[in-house]
Amino acid sequence: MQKLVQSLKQAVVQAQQTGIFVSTTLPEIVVEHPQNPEHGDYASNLPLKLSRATGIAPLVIAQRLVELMPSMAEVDEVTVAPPGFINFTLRNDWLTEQVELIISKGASYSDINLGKGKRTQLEFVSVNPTGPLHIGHGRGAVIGSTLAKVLVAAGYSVAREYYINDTGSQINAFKRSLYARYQQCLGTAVELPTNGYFGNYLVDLAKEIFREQGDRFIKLPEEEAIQKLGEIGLNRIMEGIKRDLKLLDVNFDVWFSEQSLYRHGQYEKAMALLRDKGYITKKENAVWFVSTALGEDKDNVLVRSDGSPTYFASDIAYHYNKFLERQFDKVINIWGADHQGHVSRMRAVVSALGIDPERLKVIICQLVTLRRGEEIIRVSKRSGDLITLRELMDEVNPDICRFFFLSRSADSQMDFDLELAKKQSVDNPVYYVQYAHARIASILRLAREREINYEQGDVSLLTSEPELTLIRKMVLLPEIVETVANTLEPHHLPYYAQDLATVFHSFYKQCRVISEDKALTRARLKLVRAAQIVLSKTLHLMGMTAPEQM
RNA sequence: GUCCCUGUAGCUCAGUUGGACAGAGCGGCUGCCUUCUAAGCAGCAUGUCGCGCGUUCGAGUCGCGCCAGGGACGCCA
Repeated sequence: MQKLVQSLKQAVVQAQQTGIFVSTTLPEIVVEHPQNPEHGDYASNLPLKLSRATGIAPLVIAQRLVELMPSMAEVDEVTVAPPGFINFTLRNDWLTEQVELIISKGASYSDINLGKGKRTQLEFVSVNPTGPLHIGHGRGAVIGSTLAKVLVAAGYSVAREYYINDTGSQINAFKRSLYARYQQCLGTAVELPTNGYFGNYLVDLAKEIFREQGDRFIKLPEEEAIQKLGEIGLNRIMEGIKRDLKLLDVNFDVWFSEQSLYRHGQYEKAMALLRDKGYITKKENAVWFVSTALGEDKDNVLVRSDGSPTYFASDIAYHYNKFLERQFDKVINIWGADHQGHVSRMRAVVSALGIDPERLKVIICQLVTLRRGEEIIRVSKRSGDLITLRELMDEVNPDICRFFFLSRSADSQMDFDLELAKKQSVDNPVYYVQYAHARIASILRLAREREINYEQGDVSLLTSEPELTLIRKMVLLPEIVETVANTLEPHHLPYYAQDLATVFHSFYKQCRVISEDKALTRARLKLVRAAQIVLSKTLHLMGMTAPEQM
């Protein structure tokens, strides 16, 4: 695709130099896949764009450009189509050579060097350790972990990070709630704090700790007991979160503690920097960040009148650490819809710290509404009335969860219908895709049993329409990787996976692989092996398994 | 009141950054298993792309204004 762009560019420049049409600023050259296969593999609307600037009829421009374009090994036919498109068709022998290429690259096929090793930090999930993960968190977790895999494939160096909010008022409320539940275990009638956590998981947690450690915390001074018990509780919750993430195949390189920002001085340094630059003011007994100086609606509190720093202040220190200490080229944060208001604030801070805000990307994941058929299940952590990610995975396997979460763009709210997810366990796009892989594995198994060596298979025998259609789809994966890495939208992957499975199933029906024709068998086995590589790579990028049999 | 996201087939959603006749899965209806997995294949039906203006050779896509749903506007995180 890049080659086509280059070659078109060359043709335009030459046309301008030879005076066929006047020099104009070059419009962005777009090469895309036409919807209609009759229009070739690639198409460009460049003549239409140039027509406006030059006043020459698009078809004339198209014809001239085609004449001026250097011929390319990949391209068979270049045609001009009204109202002014240039269509390109790939050569069959170039396509079949790709089969060899894919086999020789193996699992590294579709790895590209878009990122050029740029250091990228990807922060996601980062749920407060005050309760178990619920379904909405699963969405961010799956999107984030998939993005990490794709960015790595696209040549970025990626650090996956979970920011643990292990200090602040919510944590305090958690500790006090746990202490109250613990006292209740001993039969003391105490109320939970009004801003406390009412979920049943805290009752269970208190009982668990009581079972293991007895009543020893009750004998401590209250404040000490709250802190000690609280630390144990936080660790337990965190362990649970890590377990759940692991089940979903979500892994992290760094678990970053909010507390550490205060112990290691980032907080002080970040505040000093902002103060030096004049972005900090004191009013009403509190310390404020002057967001309004950067075009925001209102200023934001950094240090409360009681002297405690806000979450916002912590996050500033954290981003100071990300950009100025650890020197990441690019920082991506995946946040829930409830953090939407936080985005422009953080942008303002980043530029206040003297960093190009373009280096900070924030992906906002819209809410997940959980349903069982008609019944809508409200997700509220405080009341404890929630469906945990764990419960979801007890009912629906991780591959289905991942595929389902990935299939919708982060921008749109999604319904997760538990009933449907379970009912569709058979008629399910996940199985449709995995089944294609299992079929391939089955063919290759049979080839092994019959000891068919296809290393010397001649791919030029692959000339039929189903074979070429399959290859055409296979060679798109590198472009998909590029698109996902550029747009940070992993939802293109499941759609590609389905398309690929479709063309494979269709090929499978029409083309018998292992047959009497020895030469064709060897060629098709190569094709099937390459298809397996591409399909399995696609599944792995999504964090899904590629089953050998089903 | 201000800001953000969404509105496309009966349902759930894509639509490659403005292109060629608007797509997929599920659901519905027809056919297809003596040969590598029928969790499959081939085909049929279904649309005022929320509404209205505008920009453009060309709009589901861009701009403005409405309507509807969700979210955010804390010295919570």
